[in-house]
This record gives sequence, structure tokens and C-alpha cells, in this order.
Amino acid sequence: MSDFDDSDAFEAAAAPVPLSQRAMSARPAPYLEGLNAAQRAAVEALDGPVLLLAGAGTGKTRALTTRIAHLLTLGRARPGQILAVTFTNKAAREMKDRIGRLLGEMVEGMPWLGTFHSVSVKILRRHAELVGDAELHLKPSFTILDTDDQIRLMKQLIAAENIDEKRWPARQLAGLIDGWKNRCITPARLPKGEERAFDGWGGKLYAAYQRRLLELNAVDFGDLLMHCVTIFQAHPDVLRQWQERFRYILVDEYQDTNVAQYMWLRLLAQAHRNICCVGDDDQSIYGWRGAEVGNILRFESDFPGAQVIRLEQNYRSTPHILAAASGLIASNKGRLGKTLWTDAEGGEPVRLIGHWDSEAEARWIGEEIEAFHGGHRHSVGRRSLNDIAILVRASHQMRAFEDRFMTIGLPYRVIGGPRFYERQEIRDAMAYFRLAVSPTDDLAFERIVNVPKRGLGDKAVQTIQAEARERGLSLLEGAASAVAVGALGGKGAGALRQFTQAMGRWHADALDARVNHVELAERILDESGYTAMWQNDKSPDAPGRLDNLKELVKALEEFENLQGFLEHVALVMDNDKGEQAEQVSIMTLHAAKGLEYPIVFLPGWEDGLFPSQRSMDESGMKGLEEERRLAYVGITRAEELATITFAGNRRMYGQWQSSLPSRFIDELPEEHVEVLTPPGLYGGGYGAAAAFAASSMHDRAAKADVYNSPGWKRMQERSTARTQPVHRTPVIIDAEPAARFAVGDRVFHQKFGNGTVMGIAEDTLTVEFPTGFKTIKAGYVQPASGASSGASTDDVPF
DNA sequence: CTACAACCAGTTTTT
DNA sequence: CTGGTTGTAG
Repeated sequence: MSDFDDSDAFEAAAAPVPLSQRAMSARPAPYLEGLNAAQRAAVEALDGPVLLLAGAGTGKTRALTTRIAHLLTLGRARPGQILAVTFTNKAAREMKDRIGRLLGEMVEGMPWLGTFHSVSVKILRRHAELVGDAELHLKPSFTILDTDDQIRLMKQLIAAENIDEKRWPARQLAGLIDGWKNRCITPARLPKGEERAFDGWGGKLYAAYQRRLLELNAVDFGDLLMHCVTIFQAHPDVLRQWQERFRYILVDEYQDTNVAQYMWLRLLAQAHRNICCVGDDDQSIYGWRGAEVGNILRFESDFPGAQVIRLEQNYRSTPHILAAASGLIASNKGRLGKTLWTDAEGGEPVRLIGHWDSEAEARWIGEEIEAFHGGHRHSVGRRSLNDIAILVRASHQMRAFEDRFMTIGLPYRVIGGPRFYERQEIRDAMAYFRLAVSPTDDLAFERIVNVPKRGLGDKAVQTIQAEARERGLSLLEGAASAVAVGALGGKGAGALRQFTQAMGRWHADALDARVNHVELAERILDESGYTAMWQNDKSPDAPGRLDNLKELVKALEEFENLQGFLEHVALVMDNDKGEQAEQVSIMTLHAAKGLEYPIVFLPGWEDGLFPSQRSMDESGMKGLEEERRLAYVGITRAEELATITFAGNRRMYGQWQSSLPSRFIDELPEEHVEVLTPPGLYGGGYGAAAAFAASSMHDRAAKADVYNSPGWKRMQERSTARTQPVHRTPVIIDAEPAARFAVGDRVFHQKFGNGTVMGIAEDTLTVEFPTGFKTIKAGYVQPASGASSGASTDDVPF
């Protein structure tokens, strides 16, 4: 199933839908049973604008999917006439599954159920030529650049203007341009004040970037939405076509829409005005990437005559959890206001506990999880690890847990994290495929000409670029030409000729329907030497990369050809390896939205980390409120038990930093919180931290006092001594710098792994690594683990 | 011209 | 502590 297959969707819309035959039976449809009054109202209010304010755990997805089932069953619309948009692929997939379950497998896939971005791609492919002008416009085969490509492109543009990249990094420009696109501001529409951003170059670079994208026949994520909107605005006939097609529109997570998405929706909804937006203003957590809570707050004035339906009965959490979350979010201003309630009874209060540092925090949570898993906690019984999640504010917090869980052998999985297709090896392989499919993909060419190393450096690439520019060729053609005219020196020329010739063969095969694309992909990776490159790589992560490449090739099997695969991969590939054995889930709070777990740990509730200092610096009170919503999202993920923890000290940039407990802790209603003070598990350190929490949950002065107390100071000293063993501080004193090593010692180097010291001279060691001999300054290696260091943090009590 | 070791600078959240 | 960039040796 490729995105192209909707070319027949216009026609398919004429075909009858089997479901409609079931319509209008006297009995209420079975799928309506078991809905509460509000949910049922949400399902049955089919016409006109509807705002469905659905609090956490109130059955939002159920209402939404049932509504779609209802539309189909009543014959109000055929599958192809319903537009249903979500933010994530996961959400889209889940909706599809659930609609399928509601209706049996009778319903054909809904072609227009997807993310904003994937739906936009489909629309844009049809009208690509309307982007740009007569001379230079987009073609339907455009490629979608990811963040990495964007940055590299911008770097080139910045360099071309001789701007100091140190002071004005490409990342910043990318953020700026993204922000404009989120607000649907094209270079031409850029307000005077804003075009001077980025040291005066903002407007100019933005225009240059857009032009370059057109030349490359490429778009970025932001363009997908923005181009659709500008097309709709400039071509009423095109807009009308789509407006008429989409008789019913449904939007999930409306509180997270940005301006571009808002305009996109408004334009499409104008004709039929059957738009149903589902959201929760208390869960708006994407302001930093352009989401406008204002969209949901303004819904009623945007769509006059809108019905507002509130889902307030919560089916997920215990009363304590609900009350704690509600108490917290009450501090936010400018809410639409909902009162969540539940029929459920009992349950434990939200637990709160302080720790000395982030390592103690991870240790304690690990033990808690083992206790739950082993059934040693009677209140909740024996639990599967799949029932347990750790939700962090920032991804760097995950490390402490991964380290700890690794050492105690507790299975875990990280949800979210780097996307599969963002990994280096996957992007390299994809670049090979891209170039094989479209030889004019210059970005792909640049990425892989010299991967694996072919002796083609900057100089060679510049020569190729010059050649291509001069003759108006793509880089690949330019490369062939440069070889032909002998523009390149001896060594690189041979390698480059091989490369271009091989690419020519692969291209021919990619176009040849008789050639199996999976085998072709494997052949490309083998013949190019790419697989061999990783096989010869002795670094510790090489095997993992080879595994990823295997997985990539396996994923190809589900597509008809390479083109179809490339089409989907940028938008749809994700990291979910599916349910495996029992594992604790670790993820960011952002990644946790929409999920639920019986037992939830919320570590790192410290001012500066959560709420994040940066968010407050950049957006002030608005930022703080968004952080608070994030906290609300976190607590409301829990079904039975939520545990909030904080640490007095945390390592940042490898330096220890202490912090105060989060101000959000002060805002939790005390009667729904239990402060834990388990007796001396770790001696004084732990006890003091707990006492600290107990004494001062709502008393900031008392907190400061504890930090200044002699006991706390004493702990700090001991802890510092413990956590910063000598070998971790590579200070080279020139007396006998390498003296702490001897010939024969096992050492570890970040890049080369474990090795053996073979020689010592001054401060320089000669070390034998699996990859060969290296001479390395002593400061850059540590004694290999298991050697003298010993100081395992486990067995040293405070 | 390349490859590699040394140095340097910066870290929230992501379709 | 990590990754990306820079300066230098081969």
C-alpha cells in the first residue's frame, strides 16, 4: 500500500459501501452500548462544528473511533470522505485498529486517516507543480528532507554568505525557519521586523533555502503543511475539490495544533462545516514547537454555533491520583475548565520521596520495581514489568536508569528516543537507495560519495560540484563527467568511476520491475562496500548497526519497490519493535501522552529540571504553565499508583549540581500525597533526604535549612569523595603523568574500546586495541572496568 | 588530501 | 559525557 494508491480514491468514492446496508436498523447499533451520556452525545452530534473537551482517561479515543464507525454505519460518508488527522503515526494506527474492531473487517482502510503530515503529502503530491513558479516548481516525485538534511543544507547556505557559523549556528536558523513555517509565513510574507533575525540574514537565508529546496525537488516537514495551505489559498478550485471530498473532518489532540495546521483545517472545513475537534487544553505540551493553545480556547468563536461536549468521567485513575493532578493543574490560568471525576474507590495516595542524588534515585526506583515485580508489595500485588513506566522530563535523565537497570539485570525498553531512520547507518543506506532511485538527489550523493571511504574529500567534492554547476548537471552526472574529463587526480578518480558506474547499474535495476527490490537493496549495500565497512569496524556499536541494516532490508519486504519504501519511510517508520518480553518502559513525558500504566514513576522533580529552567527563561509564565501541564500529563498516566521522586544532586555536563525540589511539589494537595520515609536503607544519607522531604513538603525555607544543615553538608562531602574517584578526573600533572598506568594494564577508551598498554613515554601511552595500535595521551583512557577502580556505587553505604 | 587525535562547546520536548 | 569541528602528521 503506497501513498500513490489513493490516485483511485476519487473514483473509489463512487463505489457503494457495504456497511451502509446495515444502516438505520431499529435497534441501537452494538457499538453504542456501554458509552456514557457524554460520550454518546459526542458520537451522535454528527453535524456542524463540535468541540469535544476530553480530559485525561475519559475515553476520548473511544468516542472518536465510535463516531467514525457511526458515520460509516449510517452511511453519512464513505471511508474516503472522512478526514481524520492525528499527530503521531501511533495514534493513527490505533484509530485504524479500533475502527476495524468496532465494525469487523468489513471496512476498507480509511485512506484519509493519518497524521497531518502524511495526509498533507498525499494532497501535495497531486498539486506539486503549483508550488513555485513556471520556471522552477515542485514535481510530484519530491523527496522529504529530515532534520539532518535540513541542517546540512543550511550550513551550506550560511557558509556561502560567509557568516560565522560559530556565532550563528545552522541549528538556530533551522529553528527560526521552522517557526515561520509553523505559522505559515512564506519568505514573501515575512514581517519586516522578523526578516532581520539571525544577524540580519534571516529573510534572505529563508528565501535562499526555499529556492534551494525547489532546485532539489524537496520539501521539509514544515513545507508539507505550509505548501498545502498556500495552494488552497491561491487556487480556489483546488480547495473546493478537497472541501467537497471531505464531508466529515475529525481532529485528534486539537490543543497541539499550530497555526499552519489550524489554517489547513479551517480551509478544508469551510464547505461542510462538519468538523469535530477533540482535545484537552490541560494537556497542551507542544507550545515550543508552535502549538497554539489559543486554537482550542477560541474554538467557539472560530466556528460559530459550535457544540461543546465535555468528557469528564475518568476511567483510568484512582481518586487520589486524579485529585493530585487536578490540584496541581488548578494553578494554571486561562483554562476552559473541566472537573474530572471517577466512580472508582480506594487506592494509595501519590507517593513522594527525596533522594541524595540521581544515582540513589535510580537505585531506589529499581528496587521498588523489583519489589512490585516480585509481589513483595501487597497493596498492588505481583505486577508485570509491562505495567510499570518511568516518565522523565528530559531524555538525559534516562541514562541513570539504563545504567542501573543494566547492572541489576532489569529488562527495560526506551520508548521514543532516536527514531530508527535517524540512525547514521540507516540514513546512509537510505541515501544509497535514494540515489539509486533518483540519480539527481544531490543531498544523497553528498552524503555517501565518501562513505565508505573512497579517498574523496572536500576537495574532490568541490571539483565535482564545480563540474556539475558548470554543465548544469546533477552531482552524480557531474561526477561521471569530472572523471571523464580527468578533472580529478589519480587516486580518487578510479574510485569515483567505480562508484558512478555501480550507481548506474543500480539505477537501471531499480527501474526494472523484474529485479527484486529486496535483493537489489542487499546488493547495493554489499557492492558499495557499506556492509563491509561496518563488518570491519571494531567499535562496540558496529554489530548493532549491522543488525539495524538487516532490519531495514527486512522492512523493505513489505513494500512493492524501493520507491514505495522511500515514500513512506521518512514519515512512517518508527522504532516500535512491538511487544516483547516483560520490560519496564522508560520515556519522556512528551512521549507518554496518550499512554497509561498501572504504576508510574516520575523522577527528577527539581526546580530547573522540572519545571525546566530553559522553558521558563524563554517563555516565562506561559512556559511555566506548559511545564505544569506536562506534570499533569505525567500524573494522569497512572492508573493505580504514582510515585514522584526528586534528587538533591544531579550530574550535568559531568559536574555535580544541587537543586531544590520542584515547585510543583508544593502545589500538590497534601491530603493526596504520602511522603515516604523508609528506614535507613542507605544509612544517614537516605534518611536525611527523606526527612527533608517530610519536614518541608510545603515549606521552602525549611528546604533551604536542610541543605545548610551540617548533616547534609557532611553527606555532600562523602558523596563527592565517593562519586568522583581519581581516575575520572583526567588532570595531567606533569611530574609523572602516565605513572598510574603500567605496561600490561587493561585500559578503556571511548572510541577504541578496551585495550592493553604496550608502552609508556612521558604522558603518552601506546595501547593495543582490537583495531590496532594507537598512541594516546594518558588522560584519554581509563583503567578498564573491573580493574583498580572498584568503587562500585552499590556496596559503599553513606 | 585524508585520517585521526585533540580540542571545544552545548544539551527539552519532535511530526 | 557526547558529538562535531579543528589542527596536524603522514
